[in-house]
Amino acid sequence: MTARAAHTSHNHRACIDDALATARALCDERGTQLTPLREKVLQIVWKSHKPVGAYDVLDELARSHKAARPPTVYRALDFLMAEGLIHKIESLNAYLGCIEAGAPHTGQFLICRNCGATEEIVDPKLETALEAAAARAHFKAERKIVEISGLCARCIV
Amino acid sequence: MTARAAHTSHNHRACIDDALATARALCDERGTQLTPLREKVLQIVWKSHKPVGAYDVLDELARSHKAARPPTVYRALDFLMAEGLIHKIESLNAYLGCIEAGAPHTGQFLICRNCGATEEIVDPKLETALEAAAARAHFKAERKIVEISGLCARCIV
DNA sequence: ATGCGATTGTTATGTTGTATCATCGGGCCA
DNA sequence: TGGCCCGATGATACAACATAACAATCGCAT
Repeated sequence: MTARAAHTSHNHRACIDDALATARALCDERGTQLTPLREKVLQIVWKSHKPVGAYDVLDELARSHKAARPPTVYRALDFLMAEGLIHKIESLNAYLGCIEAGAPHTGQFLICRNCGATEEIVDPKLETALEAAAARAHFKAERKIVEISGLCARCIV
Repeated sequence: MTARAAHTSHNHRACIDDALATARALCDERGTQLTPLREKVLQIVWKSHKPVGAYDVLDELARSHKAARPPTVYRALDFLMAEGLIHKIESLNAYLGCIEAGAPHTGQFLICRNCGATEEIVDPKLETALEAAAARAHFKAERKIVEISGLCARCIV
């Protein structure tokens, strides 16, 4: 799938379909189980380019899956994160579909405080700067969280 | 006050005293009220170089202040953040004393997953990389969160 | 058929954070 | 001096986010 700015208009249906197809291919290749439940949760997270809370996922999931409870959702989210199919946005306690599933990475995010749209970027220079900063402090970096909030291009007056 | 690696041994008593003195000076200068309650909360947050949860602050505060309730603590934490005296570590839902109080900045943090010690760094190159990444996406950055978790120098075998 | 591991169901609870209204206390001014 | 305003704190309740612990189910290899 191709990276795409969250704010650009696009056929989001295709966007979701791409994500699901990529997910199915990846899990098949890895021998992990993208069950119908997990796929449904992935689809719900992908409904928009805005991070979605676990309980919003639960509400949506419950429409078609009455047995859904918080652990149902959190387990699915955990699986999807472990497979690199979604990211957690720590500053929002919310989850977002990953645009580069398959290429292991820790995401870098631009979060619009006005419209909520959140764009995942992959910036090698930023990545290098993060590594360098850690190295200078003799720190072994494992997970690198970058969440920049502000105004997206569409929301700047 | 001088920046200091979280893992280095030092006279932490002096470390706290410095932080409190700086805080008092800053609030005095700004005409904001560092009340006894707020100062006590700041002191509790500074008890170590590990981020501390709001409810841990509450437990500690309640020892000397029986009326303490969650809003008591959250209001104090909000004030201290607004004054730039503490930071919130989003990935831990916890709070940490700021080592550069007075110089407005969004912190960058190295969080040891083994010992919990968290070092605040101020890295101009990283700052530049963050700005550049946002600019490339035509994004107006306001708050920049960087939280790197891994192993600190002392915890690397 | 049986036992094993992975997935999901189910109930309960733990953790983090806010909304709302009441009360207190100091400064200000008529 | 008395009343008023406002920022800080008290107090109660609740909302939002997340996990513990155990039961049930199901495919599959032995």
